[in-house]
Amino acid sequence: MTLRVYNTMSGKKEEFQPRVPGKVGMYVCGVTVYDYCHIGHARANIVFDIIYRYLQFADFETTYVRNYTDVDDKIINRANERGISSQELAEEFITAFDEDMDSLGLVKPTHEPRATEYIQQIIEINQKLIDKGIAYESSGDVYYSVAKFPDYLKLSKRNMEEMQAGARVAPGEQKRNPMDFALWKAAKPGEPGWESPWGAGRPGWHIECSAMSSSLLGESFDIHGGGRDLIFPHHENEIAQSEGASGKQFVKYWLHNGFVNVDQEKMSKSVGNFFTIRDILKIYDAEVIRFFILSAHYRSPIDFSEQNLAEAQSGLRRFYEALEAAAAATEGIDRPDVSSTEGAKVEEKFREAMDDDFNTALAIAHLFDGVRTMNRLVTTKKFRKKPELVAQVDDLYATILRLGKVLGLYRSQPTEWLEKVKLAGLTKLNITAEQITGFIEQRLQARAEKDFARGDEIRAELEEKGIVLLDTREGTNWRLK
RNA sequence: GGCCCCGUCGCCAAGUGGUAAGGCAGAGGUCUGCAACACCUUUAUCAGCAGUUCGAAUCUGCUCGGGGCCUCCA
Repeated sequence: MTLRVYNTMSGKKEEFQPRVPGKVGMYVCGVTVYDYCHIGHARANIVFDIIYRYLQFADFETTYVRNYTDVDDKIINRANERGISSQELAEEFITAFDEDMDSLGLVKPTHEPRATEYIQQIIEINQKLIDKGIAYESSGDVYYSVAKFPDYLKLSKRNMEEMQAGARVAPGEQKRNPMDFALWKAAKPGEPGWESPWGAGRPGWHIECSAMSSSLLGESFDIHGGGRDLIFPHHENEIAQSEGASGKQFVKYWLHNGFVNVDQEKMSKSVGNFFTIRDILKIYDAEVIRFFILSAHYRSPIDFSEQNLAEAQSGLRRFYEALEAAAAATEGIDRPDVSSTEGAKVEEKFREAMDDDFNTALAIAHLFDGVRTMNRLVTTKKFRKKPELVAQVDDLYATILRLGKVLGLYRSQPTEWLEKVKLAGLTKLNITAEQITGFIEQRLQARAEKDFARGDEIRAELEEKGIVLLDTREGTNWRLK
């Protein structure tokens, strides 16, 4: 089975064949660093984190570039509001971004370039486009003439006439055509600027990605990703710039992730349903968020809600409980030399799902099947005396962890994770862990005295508070209802 | 107005021509002093209508409903 990916350009799933066999160049639009990242950024970055991991898992030597756009109107405005320099502001939010991505458990891309490190290359592309007659200078600004690029709008599949009806020219812009967009903006007093053939100025939005991608991956590369909302104008303009300058196909496969809604509504600052990653992480475990995001296909919209997060937590808990149980059940057993094919079966299904446009929801379903098989084996009578079953559990255990790693899941020690989530859930209830321990001791005492009525009473009282007691060979434990 | 997407069990969510995965919740059962976990069993004909086809959730058309982009946005 070969990997197939949905290409926004063709609107179809296509067989993935990198330009150079076995090697992949992938560029994903990062963030403009002027504010904290929200759950939508979390999704986009987690999705491409998984794509990157899976490409490597599938033996593609992958170069992954994710940029920081650290010069932009929004940054300048925000910095002015706060009375600090754009650079200081950008630095602050680059640090915040790194912290957030780290908390979410993302692997580092191969390169994380910043727009301001590529000013020279940006100027070169500008010059090339001007030399080719595709771009023009106008009182210190440089604009891209969309009429000179026949393929314009091929990605977003729009039509020029319609677009022009809605296009606006901002005050002060010297465009020949309202659809033209800025490649370079002359610096106004107090704005950051770099010397250029057109005077001091700064890059427009879009051009930085053309510069960074071509510098690090070449003029043509395999995968370009980002959120759906970037299709127009951002990616459309990148194509115009890059293909206009190079005359070559810019990107082979365009991948776009779907949005995150909040309680069925579009997330927006005006509605007030806007959640930053750091706020969410105060309430939910990072891995629960990842599990939630991967429980839907990356192109579908996903609804961020308390119920959906709670379900994600239940699902993830099922994995950790199974892993914990399997480890406990096989502890201290001598491992005879018996082979197992259980793991290979799960892996085959997993690969099949992931090969179909990174279908993480289906891939997780197959891992759940592995969990059920593992639980069934572990609870088989005289399990520990049946080497072939022990071998199968060992195999499944290792396979689930190994495949989970491709999704960035099951990174924690099961016992620690379960304990952490349990204690975190406790803060919502009106009881402390110490109080629960106290009740458990009372109940133990009652049971020792064969006072089962009192014991059950304590169980009922705790259950009312949302605590369930678990009697095991090792003693009594508790969990959240 | 233009372009695009979606509508699958109570909830979440796979499934793009061959007869409906998985999770959560629910019901019954095994296990347990009780309980929980786990395991077993059980719950849908796919918004509606009309077509194409031997055969459709999957293709076409229409209707209804929801959403996105077209200005900054993952």
